[in-house]
Amino acid sequence: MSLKHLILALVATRQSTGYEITKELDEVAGFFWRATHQQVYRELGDLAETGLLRFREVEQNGKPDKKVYAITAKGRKAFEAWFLEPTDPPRGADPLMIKFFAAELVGIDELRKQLANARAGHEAMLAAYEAIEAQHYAEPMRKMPRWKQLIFMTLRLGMARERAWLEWADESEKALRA
Amino acid sequence: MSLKHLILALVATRQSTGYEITKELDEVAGFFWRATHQQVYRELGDLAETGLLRFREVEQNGKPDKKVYAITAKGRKAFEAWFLEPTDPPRGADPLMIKFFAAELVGIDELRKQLANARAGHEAMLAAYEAIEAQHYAEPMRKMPRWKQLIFMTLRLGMARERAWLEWADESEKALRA
DNA sequence: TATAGATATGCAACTGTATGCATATGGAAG
DNA sequence: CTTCCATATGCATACAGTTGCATATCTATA
Repeated sequence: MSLKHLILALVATRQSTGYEITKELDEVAGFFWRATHQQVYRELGDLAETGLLRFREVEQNGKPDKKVYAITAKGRKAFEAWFLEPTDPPRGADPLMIKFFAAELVGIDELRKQLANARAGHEAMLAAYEAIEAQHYAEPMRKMPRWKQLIFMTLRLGMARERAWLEWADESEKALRA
Repeated sequence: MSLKHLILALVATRQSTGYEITKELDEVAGFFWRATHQQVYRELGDLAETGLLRFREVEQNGKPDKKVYAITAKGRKAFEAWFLEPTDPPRGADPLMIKFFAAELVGIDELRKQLANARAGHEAMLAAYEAIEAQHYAEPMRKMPRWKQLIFMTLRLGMARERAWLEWADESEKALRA
């Protein structure tokens, strides 16, 4: 139940609407977590129903009305309790590995094509991360405020992952050529 | 729908039972894919119902009876079609990153503890992979038969992932000490 | 003879994620 | 004046994965 807690954290930092949360998640999308607006609105509903968040409806002119969510004392407590729990490890399941496992049934040539396509995807991902780094995290880490350091570290993990994948792909392509 | 296709691949390589498939998945567990026996039996049922697998019941003495599954022509075709499709990229979501994102709400000390715990988990995972490598993949890759090379490559990806994570953790621990 | 463990199979309920569909306001551009 | 885009919210369905529970055979060990 991680998305619930991510939303809780976002709202704890700054009260906001489903729309805003969705956009914030889109911006950290990929290097960290993904969620659709449908998911976000549903979790907000659940969170409000269980008393971890509360909301007020705000009328706007020039734009549709909105619901602004804020965290409750109960919500803050629940988040802290979750934070202190042991974190379950990510299950790094890559469907491409199934194709490796089964490649001889279809042919190594086809596997090579699959690997090349996957490589393109990972290269694009890494390029996107590097662009974000160049735009927003160019200054040395020790000069950033803590909150920015922390988000930068999540980006760094994304980059480390992609670089490791690409190195593995080099090694594998070489072995498959033989 | 990757588990379905992994099972299809396993059965295509060698006809087998739910029990055997579960054990095979347990052995490659972690560095590749995870599934419970309940999941396996359910997928086998679905696969047989849609005609991608067929099974015969085999009576045993000294052991409970079993169902041996084999792939059908339709199953083989479905698998090949899936193989040729573009692979969707793994969604690398790590719940620990949520704790990074939200660490200032709870305290950097608690984050450090979380990071240390997660590190222990990843170190154990890497050690397990390295043990498998030493036991089963000690010979040079070019001397292995193709099928073994391919499985070894999936193990190598698991190791690359863990090593990248640990390097990232070093970097992050250093930054958090400052 | 009781009990634990390996072999063998499965249902039911729940949680989490993904996908498709639906609606509404108001500004900007063609 | 129509269509597109940003803003704003949500339901319903399906699929995938997790957890708890249940059953049965036979061997080996205490």
